[in-house]
Amino acid sequence: MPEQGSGRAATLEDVARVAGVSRASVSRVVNGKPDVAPRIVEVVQQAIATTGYVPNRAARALVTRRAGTALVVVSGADRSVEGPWGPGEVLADPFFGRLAGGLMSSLRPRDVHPVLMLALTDDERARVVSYVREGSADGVLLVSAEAPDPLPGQLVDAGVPVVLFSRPDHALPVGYVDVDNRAGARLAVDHLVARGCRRLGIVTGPLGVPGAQDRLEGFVEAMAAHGLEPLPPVAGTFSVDSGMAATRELLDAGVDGVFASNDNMGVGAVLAAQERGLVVPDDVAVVGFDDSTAALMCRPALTTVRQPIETMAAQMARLLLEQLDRTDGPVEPTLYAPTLVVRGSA
Amino acid sequence: MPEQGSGRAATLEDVARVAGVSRASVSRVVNGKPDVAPRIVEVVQQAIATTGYVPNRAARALVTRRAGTALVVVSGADRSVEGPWGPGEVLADPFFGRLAGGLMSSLRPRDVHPVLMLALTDDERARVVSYVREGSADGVLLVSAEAPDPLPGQLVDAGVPVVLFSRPDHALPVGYVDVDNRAGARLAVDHLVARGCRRLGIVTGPLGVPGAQDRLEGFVEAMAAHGLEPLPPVAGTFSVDSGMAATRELLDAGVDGVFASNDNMGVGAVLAAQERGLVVPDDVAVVGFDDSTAALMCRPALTTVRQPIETMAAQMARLLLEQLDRTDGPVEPTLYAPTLVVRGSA
DNA sequence: CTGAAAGCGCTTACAG
DNA sequence: CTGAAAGCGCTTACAG
Repeated sequence: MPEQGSGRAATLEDVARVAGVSRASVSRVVNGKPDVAPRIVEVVQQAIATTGYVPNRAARALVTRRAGTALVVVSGADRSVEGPWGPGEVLADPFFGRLAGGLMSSLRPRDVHPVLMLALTDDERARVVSYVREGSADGVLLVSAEAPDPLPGQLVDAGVPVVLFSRPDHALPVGYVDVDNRAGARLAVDHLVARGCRRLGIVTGPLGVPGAQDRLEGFVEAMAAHGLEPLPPVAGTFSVDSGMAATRELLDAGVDGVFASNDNMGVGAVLAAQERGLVVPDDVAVVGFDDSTAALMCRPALTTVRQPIETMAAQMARLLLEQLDRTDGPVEPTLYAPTLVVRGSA
Repeated sequence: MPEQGSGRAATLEDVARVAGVSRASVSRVVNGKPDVAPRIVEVVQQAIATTGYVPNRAARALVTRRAGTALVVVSGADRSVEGPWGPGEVLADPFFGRLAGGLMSSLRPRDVHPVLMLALTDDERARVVSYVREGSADGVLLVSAEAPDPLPGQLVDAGVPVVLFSRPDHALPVGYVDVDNRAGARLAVDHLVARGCRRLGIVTGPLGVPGAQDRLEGFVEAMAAHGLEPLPPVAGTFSVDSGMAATRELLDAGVDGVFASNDNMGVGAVLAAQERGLVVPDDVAVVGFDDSTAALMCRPALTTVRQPIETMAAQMARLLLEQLDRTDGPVEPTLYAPTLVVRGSA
């Protein structure tokens, strides 16, 4: 077996010598360039095999000015209080897991590797910008966990290629993918009303987050369309606990149908109802949002509005790669249609 | 503001010219080398500020032979059937989120960036090895999701620096960190017995996974120490569903105390008991393992054996960095003590 | 304490 | 279709 970490690794030079051709030729076959004589291709591949050659990425990046990596960052404003699970808590959100998986799947075939970074402080945000400027990554795939988030603006200002997951919190010339949040809320309301609920309430996400805002507006519109008066909305923070707390308020107000703006809070809604001895979905029906693994963590399992995350992640990757090729040109956002996944909670 | 993506980025050369010193001097102050005249430090920092200089990572890596990144990989055997959430499912495990967070926190101060990779197929495993051999990462931090896992052996054979989370499935000269799984199982059993349970059952993880095996053995030993006869163990796959299924069997056998080998299955145990109309913890008490966010997803919340993941992650990073400096020397594993987190389920 | 010079391992015009 | 040569942007002995 060639090159077992023994001695120094084989270089292009070594391969060229063994194959008896120039370094340029080796480079051409390694990179699959056209117009190379079959004879040369063969002898070079031979030499690569016997030397165990693997191209040095740094050397290649230095000349091509392409790192072959994308920075995947989860950002948000400073959270002074850290949860008991530390910074990992953001990553531990099942929703993020699904997104990360989708991103990885769509990046891999294009041969770009995802570097993970958290950007919750000014210092960390600065590091994100530096990382790209030093050429360590070709661009950024950003998902904001909170709003307002200064990072998208900083990235745009620095001329860093970036694609966001979900609409930025203020107008910005930047590409993003998003689900049609209003349509999703409508799906939830229609379903709840169809099964007989009349006193509907919403547990919203943090007010400043655009997606949360859109879901609230969609909820209100859908209610109006049904000629129904919604209970006053109650805000949560996308956590299970906040979902429970918010739902208790709705319960006090007499809800019989809860639309939670994400699955974690949907789980919280189910738990809150059950802690009052209520039966879900008979006494209170609950619909969540996302279709994350959290939806299966409660009984009855959560009926939820599914975002086509994997598709959206693939589109994010595509938009970023496009942006790298033609640095000019506008970046238009892409909106995806949500679907309803009916399970036991509504 | 300097260098806004306009024109080409400033290089060492540019800084040197502006500062009126040699490139070597600039390099020295950029890297904080000692023995540089204060006068030079000052003028260089000045020039860096006005040029907006950021070192090119590829150029640096080419000469230092250090990428400044570590590959974080989740590996396992091929799983022919993919879950409804695709490959993201592995990452969506709340346990992994906590680990990833810990790894990131401990890597950051050492200025190494985590590149994420999944290695579920032979092809992906080969890519992991290549990635390090091409110099894109300095080493690997590996967590196996399943056993048997060929990757640790392949990495060792290729001479790639690697540290594992948890004991490998067969003897290997490789560093790893692990929790004292037997002690953890003992903690669970002692607690269950202390609260009056006598007919204890265990939901194990997949048989081949060393940690699952250790927890089972610890469980059996602890039972023996109490002079108790355990119910026949039932195996799960670390998922909520498998925990439910396994627990139904234990319930049929008349358990009054369940030790689940991870929190996901612990949640499943609680759900299974409740679906039979049983009250947790009065009729059946449940103890999980890990202390992941899943533990809070059910009511009553899960009593669980906590692994000091953040500490373990930090140690993984430390072991890897040490290994990079002195490529020789043995790597001894580190074992951590688990603690019991008492919540409502037991 | 500082600078001139070599060299890290590639890719890419440019001739031929 | 192929090769000689320049150059990407750094770091690091080596002199001085």
